[in-house]
Amino acid sequence: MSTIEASVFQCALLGWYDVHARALPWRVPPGSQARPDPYRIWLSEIMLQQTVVATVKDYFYKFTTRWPTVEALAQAPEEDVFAAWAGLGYYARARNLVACARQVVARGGFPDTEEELRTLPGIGPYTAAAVASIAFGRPSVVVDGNVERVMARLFAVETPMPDAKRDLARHAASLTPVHRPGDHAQALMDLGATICRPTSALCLACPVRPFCKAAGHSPERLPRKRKKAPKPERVGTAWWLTHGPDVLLVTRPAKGLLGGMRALPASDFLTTPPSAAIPPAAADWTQLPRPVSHIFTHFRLTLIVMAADISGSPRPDGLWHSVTDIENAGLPTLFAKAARLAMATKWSTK
DNA sequence: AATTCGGGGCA
DNA sequence: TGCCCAGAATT
Repeated sequence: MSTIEASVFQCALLGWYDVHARALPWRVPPGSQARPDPYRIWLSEIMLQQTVVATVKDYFYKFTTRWPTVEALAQAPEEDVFAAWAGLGYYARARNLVACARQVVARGGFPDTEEELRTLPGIGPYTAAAVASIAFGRPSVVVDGNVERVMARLFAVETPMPDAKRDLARHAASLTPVHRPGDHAQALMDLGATICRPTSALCLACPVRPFCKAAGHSPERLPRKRKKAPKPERVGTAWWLTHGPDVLLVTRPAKGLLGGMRALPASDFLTTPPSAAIPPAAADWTQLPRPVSHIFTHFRLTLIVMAADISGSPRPDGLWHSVTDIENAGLPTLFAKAARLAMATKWSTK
């Protein structure tokens, strides 16, 4: 695409965005005089990593209501942020979120260049470019999954992913303007989300169709991807130990699966069933009639839930949480499922 | 360069 | 059921 064609492309895209931009809680609408708040842009971009807009909205409201500024978030206890993040997934993001907020406050505010943003925890190539572009008006090249899909189709890139990433980024760079770079980036993402969709692309409504090499040539086949290996199966055990009205929780190790999160005591999750998983206490354990099935990024888990009550014995030290308030304990989805199952099952029938 | 990180919605 | 989603950190 020539330089002049790129200019026409940018005008067509921005003109469409001015009319069809999605209204999002963290977004300053096109044409507004208001300046985007770097804190809100950053927070939304972290939440949006591999997470759909619809899921992020509720969490974004919750976080910005409770912690309206990066200073407030920096002062929050890490455990409170983990609990608020529960259910959103990829919990290393929550750990990096707090670390990043504290570094930002320590240095007196968000840096306004892509290079400096890139040094902060949890901010990678995409997020650094997005914040620099959207919050600070820098002409950074913003490449997410939407942009990759749009570029693959615009330029009919037949190389399968992830080998095509370099070419796709180069094409994105060739189209990134100095004028309104943030709106340009958001326009490409909105285009990918609402028009240039993974399946059933709406080419008839596309503002840049005249520039697209794939329009009319089954655009849905791009970008090409290799087949994924099936997820292996793993098995584990979790324990629902009550002492009267309370249930025993643990805090998982800071790193690794569900790192730093509150959880039910649980075994490791292994491909072969553990011969003897060690329960958190000696008790008369009952296995719940059905396990919890859960799918993680790279394996499927069958979680056996064992239950017991030891209200007749002294209560061991530990993190005991009210059973009736368990929904507010900040459990990730796997253990929230297990807790719901335990509460819905009459397991103490002996 | 590959692997490890969650969870939900939808064709 | 498989695929995808405003990816980053680790190995």
